[in-house]
Amino acid sequence: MSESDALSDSELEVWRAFYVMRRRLDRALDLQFQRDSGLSASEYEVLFALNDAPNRQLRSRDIAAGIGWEKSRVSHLVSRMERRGLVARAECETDARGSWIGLTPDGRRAVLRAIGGHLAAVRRYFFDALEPEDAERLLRLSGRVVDAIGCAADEDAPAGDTALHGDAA
Amino acid sequence: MSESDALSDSELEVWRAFYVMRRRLDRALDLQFQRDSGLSASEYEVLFALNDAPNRQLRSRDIAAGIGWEKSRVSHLVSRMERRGLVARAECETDARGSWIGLTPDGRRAVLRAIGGHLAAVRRYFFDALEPEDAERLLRLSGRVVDAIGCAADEDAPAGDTALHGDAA
DNA sequence: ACTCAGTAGTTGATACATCAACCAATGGGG
DNA sequence: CCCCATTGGTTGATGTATCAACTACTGAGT
Repeated sequence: MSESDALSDSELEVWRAFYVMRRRLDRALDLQFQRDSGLSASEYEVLFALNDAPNRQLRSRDIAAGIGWEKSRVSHLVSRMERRGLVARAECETDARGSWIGLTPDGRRAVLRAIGGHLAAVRRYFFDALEPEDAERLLRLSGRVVDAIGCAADEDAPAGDTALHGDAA
Repeated sequence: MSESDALSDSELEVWRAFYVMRRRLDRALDLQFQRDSGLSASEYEVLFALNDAPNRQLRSRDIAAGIGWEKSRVSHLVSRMERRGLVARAECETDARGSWIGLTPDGRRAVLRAIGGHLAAVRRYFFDALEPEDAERLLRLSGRVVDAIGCAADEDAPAGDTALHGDAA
């Protein structure tokens, strides 16, 4: 990795603006979630995945692989959500190690209530600010950046975490 | 505030790709920091700001305003960094409430060591993956998104947090 | 000079993410 | 059949971010 290849002033400006935008966007969406549905963005991701799953339940490892999280993050978050009655754990018949994470009626209500507001916020905060060509460029740009990170990470740690490349929509 | 304005399939695709990219980028940069300099991204931000300040010291409120953080976040982080010997607090002569946060020799060494690797990572992970036109578009796009968020937030909370609009480079 | 609203900063509670260590069950190769 | 590396999941420690409550000080208006 070459040292001393600093960024130009204009690159620094772009990077700074992009950085601030990302932070503000995350924050705005978090606040919107909290205000409108009492969920955090992470909780929404889990509930959303469960809501789309057959029987409205998933194995913990499948949540982790689908969203690209560590298993321990899922476990902790599910514990908190279970305490709040949004999800429930159930034993797994076919594999005594595992357990199913299922959506409760409360959880289903919460996620259904949240979806509309979230999509509206994404439109309002993000897509409404885009010019037509921006979206397509951003799609390709995102792919290239993810590739660059994947390759760079592979150089350092040959055992790849390929699960993170998976789509999770 | 219109409800029921869902996103089209292609918009969802763009959003998902952009989302994954942001997460992976943050993660990659965090890992790079940790591996190369033992700092977190937050610690780097503080040390970097201090390193550029007159006398290599800043008031806590100025760190907060500059980076766009809450004062409590600064206080907690500075406490941890003080424990590790990266910064030191000193009394403020002109305002008995406040205190100066100053860079220690260790802190200065740490940030100098970190800067090169960080900029190289930003280049490698991000700018190398951009096409020439991307950068300029992204700059304008970021500004428009930040504006959209600012306006939207104002609708809900008329008392604006204008500090967050400030530049922090 | 006094009051008091606002400012500077700290602290504790809670939530969240990561890491490492752990336990229990699985299942393939000997 | 048994061993054992692997897998699925939990747990506790640590670091981190946010919020609300608090103390101490400041400075403007009277």
